[in-house]
Amino acid sequence: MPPIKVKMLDKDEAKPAAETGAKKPAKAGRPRTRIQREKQDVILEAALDVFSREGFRGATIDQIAEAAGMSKPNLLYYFPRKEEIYKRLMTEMLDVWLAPLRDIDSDGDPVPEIRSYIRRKLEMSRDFPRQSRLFANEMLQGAPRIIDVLSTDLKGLVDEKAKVLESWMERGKIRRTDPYHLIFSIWATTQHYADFDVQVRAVLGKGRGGEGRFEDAARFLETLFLYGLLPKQP
Amino acid sequence: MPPIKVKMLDKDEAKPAAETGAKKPAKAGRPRTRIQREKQDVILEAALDVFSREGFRGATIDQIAEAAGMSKPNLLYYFPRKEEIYKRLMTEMLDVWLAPLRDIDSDGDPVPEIRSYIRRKLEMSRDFPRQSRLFANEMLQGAPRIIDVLSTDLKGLVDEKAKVLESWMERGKIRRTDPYHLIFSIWATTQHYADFDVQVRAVLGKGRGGEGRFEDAARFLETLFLYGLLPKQP
DNA sequence: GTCTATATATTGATAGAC
DNA sequence: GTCTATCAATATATAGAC
Repeated sequence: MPPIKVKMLDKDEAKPAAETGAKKPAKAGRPRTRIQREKQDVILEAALDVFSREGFRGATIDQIAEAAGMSKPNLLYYFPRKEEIYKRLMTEMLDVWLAPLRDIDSDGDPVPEIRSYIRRKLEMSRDFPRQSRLFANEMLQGAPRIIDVLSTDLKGLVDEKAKVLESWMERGKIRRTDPYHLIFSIWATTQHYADFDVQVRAVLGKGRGGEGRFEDAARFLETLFLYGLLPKQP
Repeated sequence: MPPIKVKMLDKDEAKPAAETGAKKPAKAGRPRTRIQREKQDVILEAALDVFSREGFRGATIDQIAEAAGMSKPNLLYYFPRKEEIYKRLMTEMLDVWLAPLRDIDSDGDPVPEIRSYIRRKLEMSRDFPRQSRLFANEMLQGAPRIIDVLSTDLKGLVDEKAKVLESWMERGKIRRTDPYHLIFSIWATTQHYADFDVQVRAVLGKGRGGEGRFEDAARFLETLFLYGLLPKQP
């Protein structure tokens, strides 16, 4: 199970770095000094805020610069193009986002493996909701910037894990069902708590909309995926 | 079970319509002649395309006008403001979107009721994916334009249906679990096939990504919600 | 590295001829 | 009702002083 490296295509990546004069440090997208990396991190942090809320077109450099506490030209010194910031965020997000799926162990016990996958995904919705929304925003737009990654790297990873699930089904460890839609349903239910957070809070209200909602969700999802809705027959 | 009227607030709505000269027919947002309504429908159809993909800020009147096959000033003759188009779409969408939940019958048989709710929601994702994405886009932005509707009308409706589910649990018809998170999980799993359509297609590939995916999803979700993943014990 | 100033394009919206 | 022309505001991005 090699850790599939997910990385967005960059046209400038192909030619050797030495070729360009590279006055601007951010040109190659890789920071050279500590201070440069720190500044870039501040920008990326601010950009995540704005992009995850407004999408690529809806976000403006002004908003990002304001959130990062610097002027617009200053921001553009570190990332010469709006698209560069977005691409960096997408690449880093994809890498982190798929880690739980990669970590499903075909040699592990099926039920604990699935249970812990659900839990990890839910924790990511709790701890990194903006990354989830960034991804969701890209999806809603038709994934113009990562469609290639989806149909190659992601598809490959899901195919592999679907096979693992199927082997568990054949051995009678879990019910025989569609492994792809099983994965979709885990994605959907867990990411819902990040992407539709406002709605979840609004519906649960003051009482149950607090931080406890994630524990409630974890308990519910565990029960749903393991036992379904039918009561134990007497 | 009164059909809760979901309607977005409009500041201009309060004062009597007769007060204004109302040169522009679209000013009040209500078409007066057949031809006006048809033009507005063309615009709304085009706007749904653009808004559902780009979100409110990301969408431009230019794009909508182009998709509607008319000039920008001409479009603005029917809807004097970008926001008016968006609000109309949101109001109409919310009304349709919540119909399946409203229709859950407390006097019906629990299992068929839930099963048919899942099916109807999935069919809506299949037949009206853009409405789903429009809603999702608004959620990702923090629902700035419908947060009030969510915490009043929607919360009220969900509270009511949660009680229905709980009464079924108490009578032993379905497993005792959290009714709110049950509803969330049905929303999440069904809407996923509209909102993340690109991803679903990319992962399933040419073979299984065709129209049959909705039937596969329906079968899977039915099994998941009814029986869960654990195999029948021998 | 950071700033002010600005070039250039696009945006939402209006004016006014027809 | 529809068009061309256009305005004011905002957008991405650059120039050049410091």
